[in-house]
Amino acid sequence: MPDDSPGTEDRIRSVATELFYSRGYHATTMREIAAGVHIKAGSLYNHYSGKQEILFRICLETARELDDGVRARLEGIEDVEAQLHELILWHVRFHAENRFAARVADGQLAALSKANRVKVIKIRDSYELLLRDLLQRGAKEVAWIVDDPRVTAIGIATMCTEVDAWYRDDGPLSPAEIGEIFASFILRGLGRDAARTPSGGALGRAGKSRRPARRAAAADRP
Amino acid sequence: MPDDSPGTEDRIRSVATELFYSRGYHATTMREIAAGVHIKAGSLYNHYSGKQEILFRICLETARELDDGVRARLEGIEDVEAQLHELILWHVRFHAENRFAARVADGQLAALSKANRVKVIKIRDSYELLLRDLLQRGAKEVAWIVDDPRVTAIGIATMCTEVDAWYRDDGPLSPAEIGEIFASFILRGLGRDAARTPSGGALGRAGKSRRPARRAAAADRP
DNA sequence: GCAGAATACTAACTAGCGTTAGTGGCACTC
DNA sequence: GAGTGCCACTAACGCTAGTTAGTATTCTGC
Repeated sequence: MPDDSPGTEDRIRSVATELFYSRGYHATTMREIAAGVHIKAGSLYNHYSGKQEILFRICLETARELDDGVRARLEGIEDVEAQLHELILWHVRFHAENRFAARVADGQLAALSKANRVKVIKIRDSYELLLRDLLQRGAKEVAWIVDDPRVTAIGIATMCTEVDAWYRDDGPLSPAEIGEIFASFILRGLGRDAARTPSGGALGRAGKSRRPARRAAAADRP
Repeated sequence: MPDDSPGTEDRIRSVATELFYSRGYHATTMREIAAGVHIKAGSLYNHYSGKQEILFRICLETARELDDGVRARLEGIEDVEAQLHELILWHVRFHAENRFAARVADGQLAALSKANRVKVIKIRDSYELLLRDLLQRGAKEVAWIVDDPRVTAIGIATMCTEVDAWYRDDGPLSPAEIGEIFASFILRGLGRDAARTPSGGALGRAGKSRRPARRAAAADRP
């Protein structure tokens, strides 16, 4: 009979993700992680070989999820502009909805052992290459203005990635709305006048918040 | 007679900056910093009250330098488009030329004590506000398309900030060239067709590298 | 040339870290 | 109901961290 309450292993990862996010890897202790799961530090070693493995699994699986997700989503879409639009929406949504894990996977890379780090970076690089290729295809097929594919790709990815630093569930904008704002901005930046894309339905200017606007400035780090 | 070789205090900060950049604050030890300055750990305390103060001074002074720099540069420029262009160039140049300090000041904020952190964040927030105001002025005066001033401001700043993560002195593009690429892209994103700005002289599409192109992908974290 | 400030050194302290060993209970299988 | 993993516990180990105290040396101003 399948157990539907999350297992200890998953709970450890979830607690560790939030702690790594807010304190950083080195500032987080095994005893703190254990306390969050209501077990003692020694018991963690029944599930993970050590602290490093916890971080590694978080980084690896987050990178994989992002990469797999985009490939699945782009499949079947032909139009290059629709593809970029879909990539941006997915990228923003992923980083908003998994902000803790996404930020750990990016910001704590330096804490990984060298061997572990290269495995994660390999996935991330392949993702960036996909975006770069998309830009180059667009430049050829529909005359996007791409001064430097590498720089432009990094700029676009960065802008969408950093959503994980400031997005809040209770903020005024949904992940989809933020995605549309960025997609319009980026497509115009590539030389397309219309904010609309050929793929989606009623997009246009992203509609004003369905949810009440709150929270003005506020420091975005804990 | 003024001593023109850098004092121990400055050398400590410089060494610490690079170590905090590559290892992170918590993973860097006082003994490592001391070794980089060719003194012993205890001697650091003749110059700083502790590890925390070293980080704080790096963060504070870097934030101040960025903020002061932009205000000085915008002074005297009237045209809003020329102002944004100047801001982007300065922002990119600063983050390229001070990549270690800039990245520490951003990525290691969480390692600051709460009291120290708010002081740094206050400066950073005022900088972001300046950019947001600029966007709102542009929307009013020259009809920039700004769906959401806050989101757009963060997106733009992020894109230019992350230059500190991948810029290399020996890379194919100079800070000014990268700045021009981003400025063109961003101004188009705001609805301006021309890549040129009214301020500068011969800008247009950023000229292709004066320096030999090298280094393709390469992992961008040590 | 001398006072004293600045700054380097050595040595040690305390605290807390990641990790391991050994033990015992609980829920299964035959 | 004996055997077998699974998993949490306690207790401790070895290590290294940031920091401090006390001392020696060098530099500076008079």
